[in-house]
Amino acid sequence: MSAPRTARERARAELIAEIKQVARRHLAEQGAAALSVRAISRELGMVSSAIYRYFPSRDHLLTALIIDAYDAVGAPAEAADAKRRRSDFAGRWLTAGRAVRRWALDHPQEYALIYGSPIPGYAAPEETIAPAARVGVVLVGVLGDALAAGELKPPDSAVPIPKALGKDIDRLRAELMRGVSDQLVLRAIFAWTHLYGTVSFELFGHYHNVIDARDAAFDHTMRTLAELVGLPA
Amino acid sequence: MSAPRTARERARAELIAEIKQVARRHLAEQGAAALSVRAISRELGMVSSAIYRYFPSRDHLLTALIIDAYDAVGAPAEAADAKRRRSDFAGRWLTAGRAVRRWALDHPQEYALIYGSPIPGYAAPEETIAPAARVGVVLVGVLGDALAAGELKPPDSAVPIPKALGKDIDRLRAELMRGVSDQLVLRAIFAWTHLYGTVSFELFGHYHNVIDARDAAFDHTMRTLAELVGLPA
DNA sequence: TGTACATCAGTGAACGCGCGTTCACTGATGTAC
DNA sequence: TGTACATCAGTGAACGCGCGTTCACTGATGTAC
Repeated sequence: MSAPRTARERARAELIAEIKQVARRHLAEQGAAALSVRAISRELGMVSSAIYRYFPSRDHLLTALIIDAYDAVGAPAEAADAKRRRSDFAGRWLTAGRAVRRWALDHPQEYALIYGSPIPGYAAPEETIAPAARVGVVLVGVLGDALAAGELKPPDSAVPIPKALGKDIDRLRAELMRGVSDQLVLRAIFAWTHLYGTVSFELFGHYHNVIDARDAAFDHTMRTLAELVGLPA
Repeated sequence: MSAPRTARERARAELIAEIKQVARRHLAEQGAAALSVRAISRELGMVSSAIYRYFPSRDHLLTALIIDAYDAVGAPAEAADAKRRRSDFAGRWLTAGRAVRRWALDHPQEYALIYGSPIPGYAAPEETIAPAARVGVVLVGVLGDALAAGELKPPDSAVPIPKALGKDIDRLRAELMRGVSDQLVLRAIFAWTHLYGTVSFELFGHYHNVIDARDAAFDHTMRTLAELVGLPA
């Protein structure tokens, strides 16, 4: 992605950014279902058909927003992780989780766009895969570093690992968790699932009348997950 | 709720059921956002305004569908639990979880309606609270029975419980987990959160390219959760 | 058992509104020589 | 540096469609005496 050269190219890049920005605001106010090309164009003082110079369809615009959202939650998680001392594994884990939750609370509709109900009739294209993985990569990075430092104590569990999971475990290990035990691969997925599970529950209202002390509960959850994957306290 | 008497009352009850049935089908095909009073009336061969004899607005219809959905997932969870020997705590736990997942896979849009993104502009009324609790009650019931039987070993964890959570824990204990330790109250919420977290991840596509052996993974997850709350294997 | 009145279901027209996308066109910007 | 042509941004009209909700009305069902 080189810097834009001509005035036209610069204007184009700016307008794409503006369209997405307005779209994100509408998203925040009304949700994805109500996102309308015409409403966006109206706000930008353009005719609705002009948007089609920038996004060939509403779905392409949605895809752009989805990718941006994955990046928008991935970046602060990476940044939070990067700020901690490399050997402070528990701290990196906790702070990355907090960054995800913080972003989700600040951008509920964007969060819902990527972790809520799928949009009927919309199929996420391949381009969304890489940005979607960023947070997972951070979490796994902490685990990998702790393992390399010899500070990861393997979780002990009497629950047998089903043979049917062998292929999945092997693939995940090859892709992003080299040298990690079967048990730990599963626990990593468990923790990843739980992080979004608890953020979604909080955001979607299921902790209403259940948990009031949300911050404390979240931290406790992240620490529990850290313990469950064998990170040192 | 006594049996309807007059022909009119019977017809009314039937038509309410028919409207909801068609609505559920539209929901399944298009999602909640696309649920349309006019489309439903069209399919029933009525004029759109006729629906308003039965539901005063689209939102009231949605509320009815939400309540039905909570009941529809709660009932099989209760039934699954009831089928097992009372002292088979691990079996009851697993089978109740499976019932939730099965229903979710069979009714993805209804699941999304209650556990997916909130519908912008729609506020769930109080009537949805009780049915929403049914599955939780089943899970907590298993824990309670195991505790009463002296077969629940308290989860050991070095993670300190934040003081800020005291009130929440006390309230939950008073409401539905009498005699249970702080630690276990938190673990129960943890398990409840995780159950829906993993079902949502599976249903909303986040296990794509991550887990193929979905059935095995789910069972393993439920067994892991059972272990984490201290149920005997 | 029959009659008078009240209740209710369903109709059809209307209000006021919104949407995504296509297409021929104008005028400005950029490129090649 | 100037000219000719190609590219692109934005317009405005149109297509074809959908929506939730209200309201006065007709005709059928139910109730009280």
